[in-house]
Amino acid sequence: MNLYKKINSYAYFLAKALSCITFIGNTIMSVMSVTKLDTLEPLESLSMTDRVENSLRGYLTENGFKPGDALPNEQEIAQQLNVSRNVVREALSRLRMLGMVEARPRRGMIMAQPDLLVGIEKVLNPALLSQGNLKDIFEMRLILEMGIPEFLFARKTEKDLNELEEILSRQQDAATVSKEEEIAFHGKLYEMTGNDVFSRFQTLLMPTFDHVFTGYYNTDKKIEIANPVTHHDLLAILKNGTPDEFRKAMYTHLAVYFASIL
Amino acid sequence: MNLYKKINSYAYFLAKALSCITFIGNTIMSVMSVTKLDTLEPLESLSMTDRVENSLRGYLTENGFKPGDALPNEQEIAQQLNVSRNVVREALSRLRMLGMVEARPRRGMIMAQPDLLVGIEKVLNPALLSQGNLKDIFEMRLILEMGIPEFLFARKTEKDLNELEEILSRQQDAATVSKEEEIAFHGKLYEMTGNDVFSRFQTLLMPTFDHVFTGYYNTDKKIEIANPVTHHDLLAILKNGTPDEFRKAMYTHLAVYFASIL
DNA sequence: ATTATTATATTTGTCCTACAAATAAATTTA
DNA sequence: TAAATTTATTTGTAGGACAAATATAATAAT
Repeated sequence: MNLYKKINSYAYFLAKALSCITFIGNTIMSVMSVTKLDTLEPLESLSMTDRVENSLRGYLTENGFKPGDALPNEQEIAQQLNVSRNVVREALSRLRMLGMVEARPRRGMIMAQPDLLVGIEKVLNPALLSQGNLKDIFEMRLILEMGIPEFLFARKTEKDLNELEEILSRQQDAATVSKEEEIAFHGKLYEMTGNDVFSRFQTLLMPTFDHVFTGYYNTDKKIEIANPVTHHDLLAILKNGTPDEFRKAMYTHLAVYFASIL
Repeated sequence: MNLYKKINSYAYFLAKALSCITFIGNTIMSVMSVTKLDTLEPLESLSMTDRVENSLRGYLTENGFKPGDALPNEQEIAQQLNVSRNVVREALSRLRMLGMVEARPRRGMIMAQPDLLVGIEKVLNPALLSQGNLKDIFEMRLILEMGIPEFLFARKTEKDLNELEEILSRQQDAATVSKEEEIAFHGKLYEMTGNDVFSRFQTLLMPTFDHVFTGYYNTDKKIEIANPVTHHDLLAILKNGTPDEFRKAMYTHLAVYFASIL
């Protein structure tokens, strides 16, 4: 079907007629908002690759492709969309990275199950993110940590509690908690929620959290020495307390962080 | 420098010697764990594009590229890594999608500020995700919603409360709450946290949440009619209550969801 | 007729060349 | 010195080519 081509063609001439979209060749270079020119939006340039990517994503979802279903081959897609195979491959390369499709060399491509967090994993680097994003991530850990008590108490097992005990027993000094010990303890808590996405997500956030706190909010790394609620306290409540008690303790445990932003 | 080539070459022959990695041409097709063959891991195939992508990401971060810094051009990168410009472009296409780099046509590429959530946005489609991921997302909304009270009370403004009031006033029937009204109210709460990443993230999760609940846990869409805690109740507490009270009310408000999983 | 072997077509991965178009830099002209 | 022109650079896009492995079809052998 030439529907795609036709629509693009219509959109092209319509846009040219309204002259609110600038082109380079067939490539839309910028879409300008006619109604509010004042807010000078960042130029949204859509290359052919961008458009093919969107087109493919729409095609795959709207046609109900399920994992394992075979995709049309690259040449067919290219002809259908009237672009070169290069452009199609660049778009498919993106979908492959996201895990949406899988290429079996010399056999064809199949639909796959996208990994929800792989896109974040590649980007979550403290050195790259904006200050705003870093601050938000910093805060998000606090939100997440305050949100899990119900799940912890509903799903905790003897095995989990023993592991936490063991993690604490490996702790060198009761007063100073190293970064690794901190991650080990809290990481185990996330794991105990039984929620894989949450666990991975939170673990991804940890380094950023640390980076933000030590870099921008406080230079003294031994701030936690005087922590009024230790990991031992938290574990004790997790054993014989309630979600509310645990949350209150966690708030105090993280008080120094809360204090720096709220 | 031919260092890259050299290292790859060494790794290649080492791997071949150990015969724990299978090749097709120069492409690593699968890396097999020698120690535990039993767990039959999914084949991890690394194409040239994958390797160039990793290589580029490492190069950009390790060399401290900041937003606005100019990248080497495609030809140079290709020569340096000893691959074709096509492969480099496929890798760069991925980085462009993630917002890590920006291409200014005919002038060169520059480092950009990656968008933390764009990778998730493209993939977060209920029809594509695995059951496991959907369940996890479903639960994550509950965690997040239980985690925000401290932020809400610390950052609420008169303007926010008035907006919530207005949202509720637009509500048709006090007994039945439509999906749109639900999203409007809770969406405003997320926005009130003052955390942009959180707000976007939570808003992304909403459709999936709804999809999971209506599709798998309950077919009766009017389940919330008998909700013991309404949006009005939540707003009242938000005005004159405490974070703890609000959280307790929120738990009851979401009780039907909690009941279906905990 | 069934099996084994061989040949063919298919398809991704990779490389190469080419050129348009716009910008930046260099050069020439006024 | 300033303006105009030319040149070089670089991404975006197109298209051709081929290796290698797989699936399919065709052929040969038992």
